Amino acid sequence: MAMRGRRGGGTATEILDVTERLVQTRGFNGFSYADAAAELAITKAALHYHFPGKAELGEALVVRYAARFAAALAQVDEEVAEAPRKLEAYARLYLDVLRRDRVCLCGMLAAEYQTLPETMQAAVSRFFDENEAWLTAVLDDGRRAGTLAFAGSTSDVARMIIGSLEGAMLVARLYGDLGRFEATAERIVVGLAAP
Amino acid sequence: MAMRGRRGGGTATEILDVTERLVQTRGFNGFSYADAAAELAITKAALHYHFPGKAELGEALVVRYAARFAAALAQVDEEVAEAPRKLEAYARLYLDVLRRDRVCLCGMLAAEYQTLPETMQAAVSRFFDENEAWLTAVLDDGRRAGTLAFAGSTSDVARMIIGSLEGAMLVARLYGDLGRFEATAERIVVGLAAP
DNA sequence: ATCCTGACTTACCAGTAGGTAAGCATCAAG
DNA sequence: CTTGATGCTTACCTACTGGTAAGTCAGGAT
Repeated sequence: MAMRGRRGGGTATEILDVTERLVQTRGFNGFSYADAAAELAITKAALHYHFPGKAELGEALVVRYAARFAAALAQVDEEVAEAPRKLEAYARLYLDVLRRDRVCLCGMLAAEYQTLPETMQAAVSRFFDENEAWLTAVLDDGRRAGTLAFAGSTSDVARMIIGSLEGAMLVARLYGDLGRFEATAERIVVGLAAP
Repeated sequence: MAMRGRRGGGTATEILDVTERLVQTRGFNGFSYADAAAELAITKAALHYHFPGKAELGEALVVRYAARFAAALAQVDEEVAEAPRKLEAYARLYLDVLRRDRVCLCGMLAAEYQTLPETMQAAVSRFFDENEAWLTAVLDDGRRAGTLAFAGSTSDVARMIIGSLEGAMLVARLYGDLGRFEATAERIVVGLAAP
């Protein structure tokens, strides 16, 4: 039986929850083990027990985030049939993050990319690759079905969607203005719908 | 006569040049006074002589960057008449930054926004405001002249352009792939041209 | 020749960074 | 009732952070 320690439910999970928020708001270089430990009311050493180093913690963070994102995309595939609605749902995933005064974990890490340990870099680009793959499938599908209309390669469009939403998020948070993101997201998504 | 010190031309300028590159590649929290001093072959104390603290240095960096950007936009206004060409020139400004393996200074700082000193935060949002104002004027102009066509408010479109290009830049650098940015930029700009 | 000023350097400082070694409490299994 | 693993804490370390005080040294003005 996996023993749960003195605290309620899964210290490792709590650590990931807190540090995820810290990275999404302050960046990977903008928080310290001491910050996280203080918030969790444990010692730095306890953090090192669960995640030997900041690199390992960071990697775990990205892996979990990417897995959750992938699960959310799978759910969209289940619940939504039409490509344009899928794109709207995709944008809503970003909006949900922004609503909590955060930016996308990997958008943040994209900015800090050059200073990240290699394992984290790999995990971050995997996240973007997976997003691109999902979007590419949706776009292909929509164009075939005639519900979407656009010129050029689907992967180019997928990349545009990712980059645009990530950037819109960063700028919108700076102004504390959700509407700023929504306007951009709608414009991007609606612009791809068939006339 | 302003005395130029022992080194060639304007130590303060050299400091700004080096730290600008450091911020654009590693982020404001990703470099230290020691890093900059080492590259310049001067002491940390010399940095503190020219810029009393990191906050002042950072602010000077953003102010200079914004001024240069404004000058570049003014030059575009002089040399280019048609709105669609102006937008292309605007995107090219971003591309020039990316060519040097950097991202926009203020795009980077947008990610780190919550950890920045207040004076820097103000300078960063001023940068985005100025960009929005310039783009709004171009968009208004183009729509009136019939060279651009789009629905909704010009400032919404301006904000979309800024967010999209900033985000595309961050992701493109991660992949070390200029083409990734170019494809998005063209799609954004061309999508606004009148049919 | 002297003094002043601007542009630094040397030598510090306290605080924080990430990280480690060793110990201790709790519990489950033998 | 010991043993052993798990999940921590206490105490510590070294390197680096931004920052400062005091001194140095070249050149220009007086």
